[in-house]
Amino acid sequence: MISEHPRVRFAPSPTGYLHVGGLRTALYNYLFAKNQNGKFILRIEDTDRNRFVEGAVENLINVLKWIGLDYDEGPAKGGNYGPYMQSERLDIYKKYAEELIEKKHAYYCFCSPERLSEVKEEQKQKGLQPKYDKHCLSLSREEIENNIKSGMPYVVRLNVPPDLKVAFDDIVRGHVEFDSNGIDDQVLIKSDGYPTYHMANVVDDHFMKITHVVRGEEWLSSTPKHVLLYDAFGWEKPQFAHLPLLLNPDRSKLSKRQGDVAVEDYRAKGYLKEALLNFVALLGWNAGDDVEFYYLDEMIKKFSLERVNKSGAVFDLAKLHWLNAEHLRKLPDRDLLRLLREELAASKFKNNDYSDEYLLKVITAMKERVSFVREYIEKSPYFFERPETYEENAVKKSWKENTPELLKKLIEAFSKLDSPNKEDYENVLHKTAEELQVGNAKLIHPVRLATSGLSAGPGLFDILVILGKEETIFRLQDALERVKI
RNA sequence: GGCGCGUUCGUCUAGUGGCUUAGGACGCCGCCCUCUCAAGGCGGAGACCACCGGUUCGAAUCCGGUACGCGCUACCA
Repeated sequence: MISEHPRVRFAPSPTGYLHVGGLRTALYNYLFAKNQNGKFILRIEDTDRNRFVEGAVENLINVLKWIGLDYDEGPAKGGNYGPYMQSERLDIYKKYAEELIEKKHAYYCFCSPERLSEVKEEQKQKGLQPKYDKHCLSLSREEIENNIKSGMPYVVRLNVPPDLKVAFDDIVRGHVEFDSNGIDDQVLIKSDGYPTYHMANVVDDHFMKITHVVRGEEWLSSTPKHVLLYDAFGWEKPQFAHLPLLLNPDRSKLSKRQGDVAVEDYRAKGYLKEALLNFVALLGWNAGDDVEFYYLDEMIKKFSLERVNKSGAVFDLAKLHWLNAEHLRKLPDRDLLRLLREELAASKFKNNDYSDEYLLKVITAMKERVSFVREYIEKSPYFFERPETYEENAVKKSWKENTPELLKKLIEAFSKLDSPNKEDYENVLHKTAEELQVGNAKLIHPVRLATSGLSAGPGLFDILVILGKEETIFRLQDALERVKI
């Protein structure tokens, strides 16, 4: 059954956004496909008309594109096994539902929602498991034809045989077994003519030649129904791999209420796609070594479904944050430059002109100090504007009675420099401190405060070089007037 | 309730019967570096491997039970 070129699919329903759990499922499918030299297919499971969301499919495709999980076949791209939107495959489901009815593996059901809930209620009171009572299974051919002719709404149900062990071997969970008596006669075709997930899923996976079904654990309990369907059709079953769930910090299933769940939310917050992918990959998988920092191509090389964990994983923002900083630091400068420019364009500095050379200097100075691109601006606004205020605590700490006097001497010394570099500033400052018989710190801290308005940042002399002599002197003089003890 | 799945530091995890006084990472704390903040280096606290029983010379690792958590139990996926 292990095909040489596996075909896997990511099959989300278009509910409006891509959930990070969905991203992880998509990623594992993608990694597995690429690792095995197989195909990664995108299929849209839009069989619930009540949950249809305008633009959701486009959005999904855009997010996948942004994050770099390129699919081989799917909507807007095509392929030999389309269409890849289930709403465009209704005829296929209908045809195969009829085949199942022919074979007595499925049957028409005309029961009203009212009768269904009555039956269920009765069973509950008797302490039985609520299950459809196969009432319509015994309808005669004439009754069925008359009902249909008279326009009575109906569904098609799977005829689950009693007393059957339904078993399968899951790649991550091993041997799993269910008793068919515990499986309801699942609706296959709804009264609106649309298939349910189970029907559409099995039919599509078969005709799209899917070899491995890699999906969330919430589907594990439904898998026996799918197994029954494959058997009823006489089709070869794919391999199953059920992934552990992503959890909230309180270990409940990851939900909107307790934080962001949409990939776009994280994107909007400034997380890099590299970090998101890296983070989510490690939630339930590791290569068995100590590597935690990954690029997509390395993950592809090392990924295997056999090394996927069984237990749910808490989505830990602190680690995502660290990975983001880590990826950001390792990003090539030209990428950082592009990202910084995007960030600037969306900031209050959008009308200012900065040369690549200037921004690259800022990047070099701040690289080790930021976790998000926006922090290049937030943590060092002084590279983009003169300080408006001076950090209060820092003033208290380093701006002394004699500071103005010392700074005046330093300004004088700086003025004499001719296009100074880092060492020139440093030497002059040291020399001035010596002449004034004070420690370097007595000058360094006030200068930092005067030029940046802050007490923390890159090395002072790096800042001065970036600002340039003229601006440095201006800011020093400006501070002389504006800093109040 | 029924069925299924799961349970190793706060979190992500390594571990597939002896190499384990249970390893790594994030976070936290301390030290070093140092003009500050980071980054980096070094170190520390943190897990009676859910619990009980069994198998074995030996168990986090195998078996059974219990507890707890989660999932499913829809004409939602």
